[in-house]
Amino acid sequence: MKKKQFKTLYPRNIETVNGRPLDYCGIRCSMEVLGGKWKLLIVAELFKNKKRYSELKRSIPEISEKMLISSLQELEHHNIVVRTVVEAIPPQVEYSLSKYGQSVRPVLETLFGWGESHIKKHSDKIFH
Amino acid sequence: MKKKQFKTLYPRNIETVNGRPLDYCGIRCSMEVLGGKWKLLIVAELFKNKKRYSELKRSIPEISEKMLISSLQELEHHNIVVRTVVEAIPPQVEYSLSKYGQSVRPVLETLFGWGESHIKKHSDKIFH
DNA sequence: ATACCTACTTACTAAAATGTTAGTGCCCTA
DNA sequence: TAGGGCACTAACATTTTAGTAAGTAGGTAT
Repeated sequence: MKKKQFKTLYPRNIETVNGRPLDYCGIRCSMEVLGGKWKLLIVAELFKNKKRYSELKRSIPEISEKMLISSLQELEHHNIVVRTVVEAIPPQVEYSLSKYGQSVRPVLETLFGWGESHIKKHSDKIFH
Repeated sequence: MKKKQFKTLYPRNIETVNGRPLDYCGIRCSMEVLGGKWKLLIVAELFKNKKRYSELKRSIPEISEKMLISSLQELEHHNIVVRTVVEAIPPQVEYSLSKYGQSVRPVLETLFGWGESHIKKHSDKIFH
């Protein structure tokens, strides 16, 4: 078994922070950790409640198992979600937000809010 | 000349909004309009000041011309940036945030803030 | 005459992200 | 004993995104 490789955090050295405007690094870092098609949706689900793997699958039926598991693993790697194995038959694995994961809430809310109002603003164009 | 195709706004029909939790659509929409490697960085630059094409290029030297122009065009398409041609020699094209574009500020700030604090929190791990 | 400036466009390539399909081992139920 | 739920993993294919390199056209500076 080879170890999973996760992306290293942007930036790689402190000079990058000083050499570039900080916003550049901050935004990039957020995108690296929370970006991608599914991660924030998973986090949103976990804000509602901790969920088992199969419950998450049912909550977000469009996601493939590969993306679900790899997103969860990356989020766990970044200490945003916590994976708990419950000894039971059949096996149960629970995913929940870590304390640190709670800090993602404002990101989620702002993005959700902006997108929602964007949809409303343009709903006439979309739905003619 | 064929017309540029821009992604249609998520979701495509109103049922999707009702059929899924709203956060799903809101987040997806935000990602569709503001996502990608460069768009938010460009918007961040334009929050500092309106800038000419070549100034943007200098501000974000890592970006390729292709990505710069296509990001700008998509942002213009979504009415977030405004493109103004200044009749002059050599030609000048100014890009600035639209009024609507100003509404992106909280998104930018939250993402920047979270990423920045994430970098700080993990700076020991990154830079040991 | 040559090179460079401006703001782009086009064609092509490479890399990254995501999707598909099948399979694992354990146990349970019909 | 056949099939299904559970929580995954692995190999491979496809799609999406981003990067590279060259070209355009009018003008200026050397």
